Amino acid sequence: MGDVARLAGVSAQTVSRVSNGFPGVTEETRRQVLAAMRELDYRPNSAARALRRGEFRTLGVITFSLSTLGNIRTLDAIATSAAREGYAVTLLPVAVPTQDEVHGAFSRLGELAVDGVIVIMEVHLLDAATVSLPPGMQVVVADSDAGDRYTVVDTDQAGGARDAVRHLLGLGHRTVWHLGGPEESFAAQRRANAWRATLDEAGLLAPPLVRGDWSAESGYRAGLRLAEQPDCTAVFAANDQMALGLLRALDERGRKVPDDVSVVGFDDIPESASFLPPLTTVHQDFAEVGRLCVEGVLSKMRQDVAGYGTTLVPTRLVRRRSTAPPPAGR
Amino acid sequence: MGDVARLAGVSAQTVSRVSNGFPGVTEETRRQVLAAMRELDYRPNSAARALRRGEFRTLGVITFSLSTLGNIRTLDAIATSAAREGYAVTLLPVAVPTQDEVHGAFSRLGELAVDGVIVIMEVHLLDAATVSLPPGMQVVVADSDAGDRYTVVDTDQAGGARDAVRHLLGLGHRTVWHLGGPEESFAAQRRANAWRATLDEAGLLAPPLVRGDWSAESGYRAGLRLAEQPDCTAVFAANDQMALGLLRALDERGRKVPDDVSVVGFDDIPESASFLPPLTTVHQDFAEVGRLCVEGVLSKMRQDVAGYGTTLVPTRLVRRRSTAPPPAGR
DNA sequence: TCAGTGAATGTTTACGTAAACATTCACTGA
DNA sequence: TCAGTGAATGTTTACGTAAACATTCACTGA
Repeated sequence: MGDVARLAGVSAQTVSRVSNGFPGVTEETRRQVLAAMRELDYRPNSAARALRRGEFRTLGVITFSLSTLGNIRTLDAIATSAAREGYAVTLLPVAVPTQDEVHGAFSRLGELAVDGVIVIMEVHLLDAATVSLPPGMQVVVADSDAGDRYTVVDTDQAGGARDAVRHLLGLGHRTVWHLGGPEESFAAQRRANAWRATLDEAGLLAPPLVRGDWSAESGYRAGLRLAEQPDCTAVFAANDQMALGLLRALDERGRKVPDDVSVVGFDDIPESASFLPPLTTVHQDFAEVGRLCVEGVLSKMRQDVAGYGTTLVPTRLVRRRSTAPPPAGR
Repeated sequence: MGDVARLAGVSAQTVSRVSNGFPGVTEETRRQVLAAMRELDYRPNSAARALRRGEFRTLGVITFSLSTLGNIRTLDAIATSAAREGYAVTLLPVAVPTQDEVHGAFSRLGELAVDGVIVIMEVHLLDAATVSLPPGMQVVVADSDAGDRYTVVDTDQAGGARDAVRHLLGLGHRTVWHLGGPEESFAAQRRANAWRATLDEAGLLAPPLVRGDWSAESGYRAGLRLAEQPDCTAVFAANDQMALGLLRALDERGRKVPDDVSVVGFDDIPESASFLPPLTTVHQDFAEVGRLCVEGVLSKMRQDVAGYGTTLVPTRLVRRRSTAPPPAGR
């Protein structure tokens, strides 16, 4: 910075002013400084900046190693939104999803060059963790139900599930079966609960819940069982992969989709438009979740709020060819 | 640090020594300092450290927004390996894959708190970019063929394709068809070239190349055409998604896999073991690619080497039920 | 004419750390 | 006994920046 100042014939402080876009610098001075910067290939030292300013302009993202598609797309959106706000994103991977590991990630936080944190993870692990956050470190959690202890941004799982079930009921189906996700998953729980609640509201009895583990293979196995139920004309699958397996099982058993059975998925993964038949599904806006996470931490940082609560991102039902009215006479 | 020193009754320098694990501190002094650190919840300021040391202990990863599964798993491995080496990972997303964007990412690098860079991206975009890297900034590129200009770590695409083709020839097939990836992709190019070369070596004529765009849907469409070729008994698909579409097309057309047609994929995505039938495919070791990227930048940083060259990560053929000898009489 | 004003620019200083050098002090061995 | 040695610890200083305060100087208006 001193070299630039010398070459431009000004003081270092003026270089700093130009470098930070502060007002009160003559157009001509500014041009000379910029020229000197280019000449010397000057780049501000971010360590010194951070030290002086007391902030790093960096957000940390704690994730249980990039596992699900949703997490990844949320992370992508976080990185993009953060960049737009002039923040960098540092990854804090947690290899094994244990209390200790999560706890460790949180305590390493203090030494890391990070101003705020976004956690993308099933939140079970945050429960008992006696997390000692560095003072002033703000946290936002994506995709969890810890709204009573953290600021949470989540997809409106319940709303999406409700839309899926209502869509099928609206087509005239007597009831809707559910191919649910694993018991431990909060997202799966909420989708299943909303499915049951929506049937209740309509005065309908929920058929027995069939569970998978999110994988296409588990959807296929569950599908073989569902295909044996003659009165099953509509299935809401808790994600698209399981719906894919279900489609294949129904096809193998000679039950046509959507003529005999209607199927709705959840997620709207890119492939779902190419399934046979193209899948009606609940679109999740991961980009918006990521954006709101960034917005959330930044505003908490700026106002230094300690609050909590949940922001829900609405879903959108995408109607494709896998749903239709039930076969005549049912 | 001063507070800790006062509380422990030592100098700040001794605190620094304990904090960095330097030798020459009595066990008793060390214990007192550690106690004082805990008491005051002291955490070293990473900005000041970076300023003083002249390094950030951070690697930057430039990716064209987290698109493909391979990129994501590579990124995951990079983050994990970096953490093991005491390095953090900062994400530098490039929203649009244009020269300008990539160039921009590279020049922002100078201001970023980053000691080295890993690029995960098709490398077309690096070609013409007049990249002005900050002095001393080392770069490693994953998954590209720019070995003459950068240090590159890549999966052994050619070796994997060769193994796939040889496996099919070894089973007795007269020739092997190829369902290739998009023309612009370097990975697709290398897989297709190796397919052709392996047939050449065996003195066989390569059937016409059928192209998809990596998606299952494109594999399905290509599969419908391949199903019309009565002499097609073995297909090597350039990725597992296209193989999935291919399987479905063959099934629809009544051609049994593996009885009538053998199919090999590439990637070994988790689902491929659950395809119908389970898919023989080429396993890519993304974790190893990521690890080698980190190792590569770090060693270049330490020795300040300016060299380039390519490190290939071997693949492994995973034999499942989608491949078998050709039907009798063929 | 000249005190007063305010924009443009300069000078001093501290952010928290660790390298380089300095000092202390117990112990060794002639 | 005491110079010599080396481990343990302390003091001084600089890393590059930007906030706080200081100075310069052209211009205004009574």
